[in-house]
Amino acid sequence: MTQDTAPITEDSHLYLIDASGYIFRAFHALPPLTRPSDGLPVGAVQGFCNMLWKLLEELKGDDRPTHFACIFDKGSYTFRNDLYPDYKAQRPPPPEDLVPQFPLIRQAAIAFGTPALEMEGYEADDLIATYARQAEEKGARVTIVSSDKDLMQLVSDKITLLDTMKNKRLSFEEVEAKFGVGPDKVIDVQSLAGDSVDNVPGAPGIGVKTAATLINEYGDVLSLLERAEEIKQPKRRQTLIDHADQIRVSRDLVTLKCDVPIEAPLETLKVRDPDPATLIEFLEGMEFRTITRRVRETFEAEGDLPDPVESEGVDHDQYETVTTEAQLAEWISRIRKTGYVAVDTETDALDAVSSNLVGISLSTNVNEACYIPVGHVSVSEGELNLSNDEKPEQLGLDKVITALKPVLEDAEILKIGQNFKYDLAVFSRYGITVAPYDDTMLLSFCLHAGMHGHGMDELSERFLSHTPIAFKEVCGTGKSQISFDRVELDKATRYAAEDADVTLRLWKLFKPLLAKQKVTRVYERIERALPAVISRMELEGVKVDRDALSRMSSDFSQRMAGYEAEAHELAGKDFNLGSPKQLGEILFGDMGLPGGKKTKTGAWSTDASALEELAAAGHDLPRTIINWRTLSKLKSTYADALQEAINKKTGRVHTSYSLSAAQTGRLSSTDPNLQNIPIRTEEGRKIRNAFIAEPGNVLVSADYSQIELRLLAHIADIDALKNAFRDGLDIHAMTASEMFGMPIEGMDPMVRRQAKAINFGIIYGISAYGLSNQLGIPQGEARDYIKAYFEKFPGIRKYMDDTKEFAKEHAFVQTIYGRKCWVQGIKAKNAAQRSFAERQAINAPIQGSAADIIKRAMINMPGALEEAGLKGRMLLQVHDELIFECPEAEADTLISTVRRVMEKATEPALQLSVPLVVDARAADNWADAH
DNA sequence: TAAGTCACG
DNA sequence: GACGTACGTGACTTAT
Repeated sequence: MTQDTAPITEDSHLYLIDASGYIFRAFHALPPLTRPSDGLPVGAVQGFCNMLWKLLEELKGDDRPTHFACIFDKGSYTFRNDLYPDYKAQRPPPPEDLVPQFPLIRQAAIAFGTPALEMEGYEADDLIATYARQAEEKGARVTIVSSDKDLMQLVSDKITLLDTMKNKRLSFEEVEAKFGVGPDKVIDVQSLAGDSVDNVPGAPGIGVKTAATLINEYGDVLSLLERAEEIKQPKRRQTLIDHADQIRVSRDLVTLKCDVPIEAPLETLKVRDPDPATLIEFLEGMEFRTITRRVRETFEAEGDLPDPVESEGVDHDQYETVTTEAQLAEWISRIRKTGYVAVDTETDALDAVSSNLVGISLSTNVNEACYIPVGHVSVSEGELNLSNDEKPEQLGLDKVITALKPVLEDAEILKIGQNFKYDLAVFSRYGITVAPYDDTMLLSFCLHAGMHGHGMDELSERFLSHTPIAFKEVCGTGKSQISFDRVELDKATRYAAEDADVTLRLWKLFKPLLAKQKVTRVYERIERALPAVISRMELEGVKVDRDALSRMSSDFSQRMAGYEAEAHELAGKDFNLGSPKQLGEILFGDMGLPGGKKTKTGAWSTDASALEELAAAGHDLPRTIINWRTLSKLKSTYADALQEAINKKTGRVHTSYSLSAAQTGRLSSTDPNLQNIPIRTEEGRKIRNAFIAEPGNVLVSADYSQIELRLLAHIADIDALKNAFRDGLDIHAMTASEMFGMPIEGMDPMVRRQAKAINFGIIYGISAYGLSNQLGIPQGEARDYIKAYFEKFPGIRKYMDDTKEFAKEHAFVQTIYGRKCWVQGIKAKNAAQRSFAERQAINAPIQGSAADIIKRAMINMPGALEEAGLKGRMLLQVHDELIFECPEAEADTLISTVRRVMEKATEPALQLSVPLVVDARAADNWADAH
């Protein structure tokens, strides 16, 4: 595992556990407890474990630790004994029942994954002081878990003490109450008052009260000693004069050292999750039943991730660079013998559409991997360079392709890739249709969607405890980045072969888990087929009208300039309209408008809804800003960016779909995102007009009507809804009619709109607040609507309760294809966090099932089009919509084929209890087809 | 790199 | 009754 660290910043919160102090306190405060099997005293250990668990698991928000350490005393001899031999001399030896618990508590700290720190010659308090001050200097918060008065001198506005037994934080007030002075004078009071427990002498006859009075009058103890002559009470004066040296020594004794030469730097104290197996083993060994159960539940609730496998370490030196035909033949025969092979391609650019193959890596076993360079050039290629480095020795591209094609297309040989969609696209451009294949990214996605990311580096870290060589280590970064064809073969081999090696290791780990986790169906019937289908769509791309976009861009620019001038005029000064910060200062500062919402960082909210409100109150500037923002968004994100995205080679725009980004199983679209092309406003729809078909062709858009509500009806099994869909009713009107008891005929559009908002709200895991916001009505009214809804559709409430219950028990929810969506935080103590998880749990089966269905349709589509003898191709997916391009003449046939495939997407394997309905239309641009 | 905003289903 | 919220995404801009 990598030694992960985290720098200390203002947002950090360091917890320092005064472990040695805790032991004594717990021993006396808690009832004695012995281990059932052998009577070993373990009371303090149990208290300690409970405390750590509570601190690490249950604290949220600001109080949540980001850095954490347990600090121990080491030995009994410290530098203070050199100052004063009697320091702590009269302490009785620790109780017999406590002695065996010291080492156990150290073990406990380690089992919890926290550093257990100590240092010869210093007390725990000195280490705590040193760490606390260092963190304070960086602006971090510090919590010292202790109630030891000796630590009170450290309290500041950043540093507090936490007494976990009384669950009380000690800050200025408490310190003042105890010592009669602030934290900065605690040392002075202590050096006068002394301490009988620690055997600090102080000044005889002077207690805390007197000391505080003196210090408050004289400032500090050293000044007091200097001016001792001025003291009026003769006895007190004499005491101070006689014992000045002793008081000075006392001062040194009570002053905590803030400059201990610590060994573990602050940033290494980063909080990390305990290793479940280690922790549970320790707790079980202690025979602590309750906390063992709690810990186990927590880890199991988070979904038991397989432990990182204990496998052979990655050895880059075992990788082979294949540059001869003999070597290549040897690898091919090895693959045929194994029956499977991990494959990875390296190219000279990131996009699969136009990049060239540079090399191929293969792996058939752990540490058994090779790299076959086919397109490497000299390191200085393309530069004016007089050094005589030559193009490296390598096999010709054609030779390698010809040799590998039969293997890659062999139905008996399984090809294994990570994010294989990319490699499929590359190979397809060299005439190879790779099949069959497995994709480790998708295996991971089926097993663990919602738990973590599924990129190779993260998976390798998580499951193999190995950090692969970073791409930027090989190719550099930023301006000096080179393309992979210029990497020297040695380096390229280590990097590329490692990718194949890691992919194979992940496959060996994940593949058997599919059945165990019961996600074989969603993998085999859905995910596995997608890379091939989607890689084809990506390669197709879509045509956009560059000139139209360019004209729009100019038009937007001009009008933006108008709004900008207007805004500056209204504001009375120039400012950057794109800066929410500056805008907030002008609206709510200069102009003194009433600010509504705040953002989570405390800044005034200037989003559209806030500006709308101000505009409605009769202010002009907000409206101007809204207008400017609309145009600015359209210009930069669409009109300009889409032109940039036109591929030089194909003249079309090729998005990239991410198959494992959305936890519900939806696809997402990037570079550019073609799933958020404007449609809701007139102005925005112009952008959609620029998505066009080739001459003689049309675009066809086919979208599922109300698919999520239909799925809600099916999944929650609501007869009224199912019947409404079977009867082809307007579902929102029907909902309104049921709720408010009015006829559908002649319904007020506003009433229907409210019902529509409620229907959407249901799918999102409704809340009164959310609904009131959406409809602009008071929360109470929203609450009444929801109540009315649930009275009319009690089955929906039952579905929601059952789903939450299921999620709480299993930590995941499922779609109709058995896709698991893991939900984190469903058991959180924090209500907001828990509610969020509950809404996710309610939404995920619906959104996820819809995603499953359209994916099934997409998988069936190419075959259906071909069977129907159609030339049309599938270009885009937008969650419930598919976009095709086809010759004008075949539009009608294509529409009926597409509609059939989409409406019957679940059959015959799965029969829904509601009909799926697809609307489809053809036009020469996307706006009109939709 | 984070925060704020806004485009979509 | 108080929490602080509608579910799921990605891109662009400003500010640090």
